[in-house]
Amino acid sequence: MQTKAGDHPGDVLIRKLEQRDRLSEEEKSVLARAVARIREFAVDEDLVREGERPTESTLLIDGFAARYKGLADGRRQITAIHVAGDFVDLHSFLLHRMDHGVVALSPCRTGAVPHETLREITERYPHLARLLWLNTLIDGAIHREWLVAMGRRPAVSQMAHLICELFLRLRAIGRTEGGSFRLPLTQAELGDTLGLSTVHVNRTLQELRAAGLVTWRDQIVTINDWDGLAAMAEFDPSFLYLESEPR
Amino acid sequence: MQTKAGDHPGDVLIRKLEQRDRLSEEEKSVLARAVARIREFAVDEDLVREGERPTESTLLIDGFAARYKGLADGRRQITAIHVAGDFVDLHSFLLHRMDHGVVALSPCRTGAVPHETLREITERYPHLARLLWLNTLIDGAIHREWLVAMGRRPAVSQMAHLICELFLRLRAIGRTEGGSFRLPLTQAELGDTLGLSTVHVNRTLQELRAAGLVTWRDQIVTINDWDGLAAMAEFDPSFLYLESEPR
DNA sequence: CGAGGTCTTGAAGACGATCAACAAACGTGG
DNA sequence: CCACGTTTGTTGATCGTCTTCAAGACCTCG
Repeated sequence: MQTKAGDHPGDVLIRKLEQRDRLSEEEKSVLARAVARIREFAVDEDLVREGERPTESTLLIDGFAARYKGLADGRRQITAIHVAGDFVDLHSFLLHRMDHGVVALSPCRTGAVPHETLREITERYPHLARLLWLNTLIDGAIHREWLVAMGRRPAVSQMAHLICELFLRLRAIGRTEGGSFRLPLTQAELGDTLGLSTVHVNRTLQELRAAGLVTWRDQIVTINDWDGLAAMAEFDPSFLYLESEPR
Repeated sequence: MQTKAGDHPGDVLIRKLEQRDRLSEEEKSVLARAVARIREFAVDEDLVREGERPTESTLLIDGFAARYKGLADGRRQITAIHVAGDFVDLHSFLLHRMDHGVVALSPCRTGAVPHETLREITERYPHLARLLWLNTLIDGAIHREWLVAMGRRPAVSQMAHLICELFLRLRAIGRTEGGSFRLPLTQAELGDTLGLSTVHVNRTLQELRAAGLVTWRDQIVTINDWDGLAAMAEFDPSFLYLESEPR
């Protein structure tokens, strides 16, 4: 699902849904027309702000973004990491109000799908509606997996788990090369993701490196020992629901 | 939304969806017919097992239940607490495979909605489909709030937050009396929920009691100082999306 | 009455946070 | 092209929260 220069923005969405089920030609053409209003964001810019009431949902066409919630003291917790093809706020279609912000972790290109269009899809293309619904359900499954990691796993294991997850998600969209992938997160952002201090993130990464499991340099993560990493993380990929089935 | 003896099981579902939007008479009658096969579960029994592929979704009519994931060493993490009126596995309709189990925290009564029926609803009653979708989105919003609490808040604050959340959710279904509500969780289960050891749960509760915020005895939680508790939790109820709006 | 679950307490230790300082990399403007 | 400020990564030392282990009290229920 590598995005090419000439790609129509709707293609990103079509490929996204096709990961989980087959689409008819009519459905594809509906999706192709659904995505409009391409926008670009710089690093640290908000794609969507906490508390906002969007009238359209944002499809991440290229780049990395994160959902986050701010705390009173200025700290924050990242609750999801998004990659190309993800809908970062599809849920705002029905929730109306954003309970979190979405920030660009790298330069981002996005498309917009008006809520009006989403509503029409639910009215006239129930199969597409189910696939969109499915995508929000997978977000929820990932949330749950993160809860387990934060609640019950030590930092190394949690970190290993995140790396395994991102590797599989990025491979599914053709953004890996062998055991490597680009991940433009600072250690501070990693800390906000895992609920750790920046210092501890640094030491945890050193531990993974020392164990020969992972190399992480210049935003390139390389998994040197998948089995070892997955074992350390107790990683079971089923929560990602990567298989295609009729829905 | 107190469940009465003579209640039709479908009424629980109708009231659930009516919390968030108005329903037509036709929609209500569809929902009334959707819920079948009443079942009873004892404490610690699984309503749904991890890895299962249900052909129906389970509506909790009465009692408390928890979603959980087991770890290799036998420990577990609870990722959601469900109260009367909640769909504990609506997501299995589209995800197909359960990525977690659901266990009864108290004796439970449940109804079943066949996935076939849910599919028909998506085909013929898009507005109902949106409201069902909405309910899974609110689950996700709660997951995110828990992630923030686990990642960035100390144990007392996290505990306070959970109590605030459950109070509002239970009040919305008429299961509170003044500042009190029944919550049949052991301290061990609370630990599995918050990602804490049982010992620390105990000491954290003592702290809340000593601060005059909460009393918790014989499964009855009493909030003695809502403002103090909410302040300690930095509690903002907006993530519960308790308001009714056209969807 | 005994057995098992739940709650409580104490003591010791581990994991991760915080504070502080410095090194390295990067972008920007002069 | 270099100088400089800022961001990011790294290290050491200390501190605190929470865990683990162990034991005893309390309670419920057969």
